[in-house]
Amino acid sequence: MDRGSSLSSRNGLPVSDSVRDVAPARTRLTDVAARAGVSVGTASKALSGTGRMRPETRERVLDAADALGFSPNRHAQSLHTGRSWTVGLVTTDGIGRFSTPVLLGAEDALGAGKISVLLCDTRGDAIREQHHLRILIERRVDGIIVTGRRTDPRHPLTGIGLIPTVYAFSPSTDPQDVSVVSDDAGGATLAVEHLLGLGRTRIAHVTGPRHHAAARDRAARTLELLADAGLAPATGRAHYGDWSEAWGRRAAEAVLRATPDMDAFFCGNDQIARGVADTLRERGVRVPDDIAIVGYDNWDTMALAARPPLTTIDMDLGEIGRIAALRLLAQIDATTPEAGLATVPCRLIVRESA
Amino acid sequence: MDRGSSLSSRNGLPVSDSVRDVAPARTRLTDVAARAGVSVGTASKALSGTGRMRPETRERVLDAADALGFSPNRHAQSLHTGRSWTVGLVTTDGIGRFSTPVLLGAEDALGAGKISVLLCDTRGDAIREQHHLRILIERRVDGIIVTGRRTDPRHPLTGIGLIPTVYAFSPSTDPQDVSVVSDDAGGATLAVEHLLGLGRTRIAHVTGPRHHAAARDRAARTLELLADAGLAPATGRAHYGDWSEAWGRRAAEAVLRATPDMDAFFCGNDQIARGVADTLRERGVRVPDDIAIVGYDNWDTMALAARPPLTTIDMDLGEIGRIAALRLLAQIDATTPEAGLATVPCRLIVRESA
DNA sequence: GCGGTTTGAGCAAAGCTTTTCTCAAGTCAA
DNA sequence: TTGACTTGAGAAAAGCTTTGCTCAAACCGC
Repeated sequence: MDRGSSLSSRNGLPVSDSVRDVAPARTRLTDVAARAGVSVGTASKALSGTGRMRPETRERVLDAADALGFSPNRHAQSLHTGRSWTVGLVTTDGIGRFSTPVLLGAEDALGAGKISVLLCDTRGDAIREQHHLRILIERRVDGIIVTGRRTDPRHPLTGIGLIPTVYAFSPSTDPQDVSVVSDDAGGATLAVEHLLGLGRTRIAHVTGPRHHAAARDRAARTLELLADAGLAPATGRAHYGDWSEAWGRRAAEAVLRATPDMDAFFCGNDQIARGVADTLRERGVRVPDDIAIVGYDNWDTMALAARPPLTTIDMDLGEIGRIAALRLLAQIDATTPEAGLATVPCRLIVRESA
Repeated sequence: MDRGSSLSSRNGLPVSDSVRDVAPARTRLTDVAARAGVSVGTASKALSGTGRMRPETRERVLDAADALGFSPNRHAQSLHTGRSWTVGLVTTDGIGRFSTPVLLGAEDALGAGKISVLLCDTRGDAIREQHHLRILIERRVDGIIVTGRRTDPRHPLTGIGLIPTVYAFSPSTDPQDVSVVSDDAGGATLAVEHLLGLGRTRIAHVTGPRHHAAARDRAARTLELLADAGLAPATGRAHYGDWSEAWGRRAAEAVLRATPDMDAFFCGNDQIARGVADTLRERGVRVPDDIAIVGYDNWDTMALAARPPLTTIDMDLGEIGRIAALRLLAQIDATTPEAGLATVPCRLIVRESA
């Protein structure tokens, strides 16, 4: 970067050794002001719409900026105002099925407010997380959104000083922090009440690992609702396994063997549900006539490809991201310091399986 | 933001109306210098490792920075150096199955070079794309990586001046641009040669829409290789449809009806392959004994859940992202202006289906 | 025609760091 | 002891924009 030669080109003089002038100088506010015949201060006010001036003057500045293709230097602005109009989005798992929609929802809400998203993937590594946080601090981000793959509470970010932070999908263990989560109990309620409404009474619950809060929470609510209705789960208990189709298939076999007269499965996710559906199909069980199935997640690839397409619960992840972003903006503007947990309701998506 | 009161707190004086001092002033290089008893210039040199000074002095500055929790203001640095240490990642589809691994690969390579990623999702909307580009320009990004969901060439970005740009996965239509793409022909070659090596000779090709370059390219290469081996495709032609399991199931039925003695399917993606596998399974056809199946994409959710697990082609999307990032860095440093197309080879993943 | 407003625009400081120059003090050899 | 270097550190400019303050000119009513 030869500042000298680019300076001469700025003046409009022909640069003889133009080869060296690889990076042509961007036009600055000074250039715009000069072309419009005003001072930089006036030019700044004209472009930002602030200050008072003859409409004609403002027009001249705008024209000049246009003609020169002027684009304000955000670094200079940020340096002056102290705001970077940037938020960091820290995702602890490598941007998976859950964090992506959250991320998009957040970007959507932030983009509307002229805020950009700096992406930080920690891959679950504490060192990497700390590294990214340092960078975010150096870049003076206005706020941070933390998201992850699990609904289990995570330890809060450390060493970020007073930077506003919101936890999305994976809440913080600190109740003082702002967290936005999915209403797992509500989702289970939608599913179970739907099945009860269809007249099903011998319902089995097959879900993921017991050490996942998502599995536990949904199972607990399911059993609770059944008990409220004077029912017991088909097999007397919830079935914990992993989140895979293979587990769904195995569990379906086991449940059918134990209680052949059961009439519905509520599954902890769509993969398990699809595994169940495959097994029922192979056994010639009619879905939903003989046995109904409700999944969870509304993961289209699974839910739509299953035979029959799955009735399932949608967590509205985009909405979680959007609300997290809005909460963050509120925190940044410090208008409303509403801390604590926000819960986003689920939606029941009815297809053919129940 | 009351600059006045925060200034007084900077001086270490107790601030009486501390309530107003919501955002405590960050410590600046000035503060570090003062504490270390040196000038800002010296402090800067000490922290950056440049300049010459007594080791003792440097140590004093480092200690002071540590004690004050100093974190340099990147905006000020960028303003001075003209580099933002940021690249924009423009993705034209809403961060899908293909762009995510590319994105992660790129972030990985860039992060190592202290460069952060600014995420821009255009959702396929030209207006939104232009909007994001303007923002990237204002933020003075050092470069841009463009990625998308399709392998079809896309029109180059416009209005970004001389900002270094690399197209990943979705190449630019302009051959002067730097693009990094997957070797579709190579992927098809791996698949077909694997099947030929297994002694299969009556191979059917079922793939996605004809207007997708990925489908056309793989099909063309497949037919070419079969012809080279003195063979014709089982049904005499490639079968174009969509990328779904449903299409895979339908196509399998049709192919089996037309040529019951065929012995292998090469499918344009894993979803189609899974559809094919499901149909074969239901018809009691043994896979791979009777008929072998090779998929494409190595999408674990599909490939591993299929019965049997799918042999498939992995495009190494992370590598595409990494190479794109490296190419971008080279372009930024202007050391090697190697323009043109880079092709990333695929890998054959052998599982049970072939 | 005169004092008091309003209006339009410029000046200059501030925001934080890097880097080039300059300069004083110390070192070494003759 | 003196002159030529070397070393360590400071002063100041540059990078670009925003904004509070100042000031001159035009305008108003009387």
